[in-house]
Amino acid sequence: MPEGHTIHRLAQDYTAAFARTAVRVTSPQGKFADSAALLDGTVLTTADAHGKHLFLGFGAAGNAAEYAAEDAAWVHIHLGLFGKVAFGPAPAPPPTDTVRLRLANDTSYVDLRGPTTCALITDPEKQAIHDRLGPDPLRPDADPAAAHRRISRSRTTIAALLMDQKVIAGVGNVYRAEVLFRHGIDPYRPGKDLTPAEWDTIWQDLTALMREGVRNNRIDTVRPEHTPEAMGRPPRVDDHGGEVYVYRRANQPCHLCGSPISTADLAARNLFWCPTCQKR
DNA sequence: TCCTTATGTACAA
DNA sequence: TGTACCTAAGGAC
Repeated sequence: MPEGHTIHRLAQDYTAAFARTAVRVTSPQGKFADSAALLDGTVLTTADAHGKHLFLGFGAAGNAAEYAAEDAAWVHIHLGLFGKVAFGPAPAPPPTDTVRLRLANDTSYVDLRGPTTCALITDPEKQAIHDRLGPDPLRPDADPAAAHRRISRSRTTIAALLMDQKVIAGVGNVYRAEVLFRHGIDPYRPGKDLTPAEWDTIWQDLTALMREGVRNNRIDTVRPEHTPEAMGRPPRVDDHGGEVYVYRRANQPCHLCGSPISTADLAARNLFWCPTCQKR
């Protein structure tokens, strides 16, 4: 599930369920057990997201104090490809042995499984992560011009640049494929051949799409005139959920022109595009 | 029950 | 460029 919209949604959900409460923190799987013991019983103060990175802030109360000179100990979470988070109401059921991190209070619990990163970090360490990430369309302070400066100087394909978290944070394989389709841009076009106007449009569109993604907790990218109802076509049958133009639609007809959707391997990820609608 | 796949990243060579 | 890592679901048998 994890592109940026998922992580921002998780930040909201962790906040709603746990902020300003003392939290029982455990690591049934064991890999985070020492840190969990330090945090156990402290107050979750805030949750923050930048791109695909999630940060849970714990206050200066209790055992975490030694990590909290500036008031915060942070749990840095990155879901990677397989990580999953599951919320539920109290009382929490017995955890399975894959739960890396469980938070629980009187009303809720949440389990984290399979993350690529789950680590206790300091405020300066958190700052260093922000510093190496590009602008995130879902953060109010994001500067799209910073991303364009890198793109406009690069011969790398726009498909690769959109996945580079140093260039733009939070875009993953689905949003990449879909935003390029929506603007008729061939994924192999070099970054430097993108016009400023095209970049501006892509950024605005990503902001809107990803905000909707946070709201609905899924990725939908088809315009109203291309929904299954509007076109009289069957809805998508896929574990993935949302309606899309090209992602995982290899060899199926393009919703706009009917051409079979193309697919290719690019840097060990699947790329999807319409060879007719998207231009170099 | 086994095999493949996945919305990701980091590190080695 | 290749490989390692982490988990669960779906499909093939």
